[in-house]
Amino acid sequence: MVCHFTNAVMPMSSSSKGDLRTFVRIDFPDKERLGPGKMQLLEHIRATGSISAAGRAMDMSYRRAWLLVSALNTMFATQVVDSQRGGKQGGGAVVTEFGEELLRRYHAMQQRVDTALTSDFEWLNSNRRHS
Amino acid sequence: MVCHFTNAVMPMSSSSKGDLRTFVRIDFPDKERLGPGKMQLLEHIRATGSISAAGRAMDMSYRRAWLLVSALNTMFATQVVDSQRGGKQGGGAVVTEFGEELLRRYHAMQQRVDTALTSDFEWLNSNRRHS
DNA sequence: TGGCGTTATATCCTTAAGAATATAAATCCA
DNA sequence: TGGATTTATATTCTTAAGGATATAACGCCA
Repeated sequence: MVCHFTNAVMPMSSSSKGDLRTFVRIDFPDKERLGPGKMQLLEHIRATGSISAAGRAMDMSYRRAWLLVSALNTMFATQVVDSQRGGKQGGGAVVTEFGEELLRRYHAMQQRVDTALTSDFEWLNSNRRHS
Repeated sequence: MVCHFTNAVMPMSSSSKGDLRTFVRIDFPDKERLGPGKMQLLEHIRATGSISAAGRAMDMSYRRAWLLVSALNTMFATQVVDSQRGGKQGGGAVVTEFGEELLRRYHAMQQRVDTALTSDFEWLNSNRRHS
């Protein structure tokens, strides 16, 4: 499994120190990854009740959004997003309770990394070639 | 800046918990990244005194190895690898003192992440679809 | 001087990721 | 019944990353 902690300018919940922002990315042993993209998409799905609307909100093709959701659903033993087609609005998608827990976990990991690596990020930032 | 903590089967110094191994990857605001690939290459350069030998040891094309070293040298204010061509062995490369400190920092970050995210990795591992 | 091994590049090719597009399929509602 | 909207999926195209290859440049040494 692989886990990335990203520190960049991104419109995601993250704590900043100086001009740095951090977020988490995790890669599983095979090739599947779990990062801010899928988590943000998950939040948009929760907000809109639709994969396509969430994709549009992130300026992402529906195909890609659907692939991300599909990956999420296949990489965990429990369903992360439930979707249905047809019906009044043509269909929709909801984040499962497991998906909600995954989001909470993800944010908690973010917090833990922020605090654990504060000094490292400061060192990296002060030693990196700015601009 | 982006930081990845990767947990996968890889021949790198990393602590394992269960069948998981973690390592760190960092992405800077632009597009430059710092992860196990460059760090491992750095260790091979230290061991062999040569970019090409380090690349061969990692089964990596010289072009790629050189690009990674070039990226390392341009993303930090201080040189990470010093190289020279010509001479007895045809040339060579050495990891600078800053490069050594970078390696130490990287390993320290690995340690910190390992301890900070133990419970999260356990949760992810127990909830992921195995196989 | 010429050979050797390495750094330093450029050029071309292959491949994988994602965008664009198209089309079923489902289900409600007018 | 047909339209509207979304899920689900296939197909084609574009683009970016890396591999393969070639070639200078460099400086020791035989």
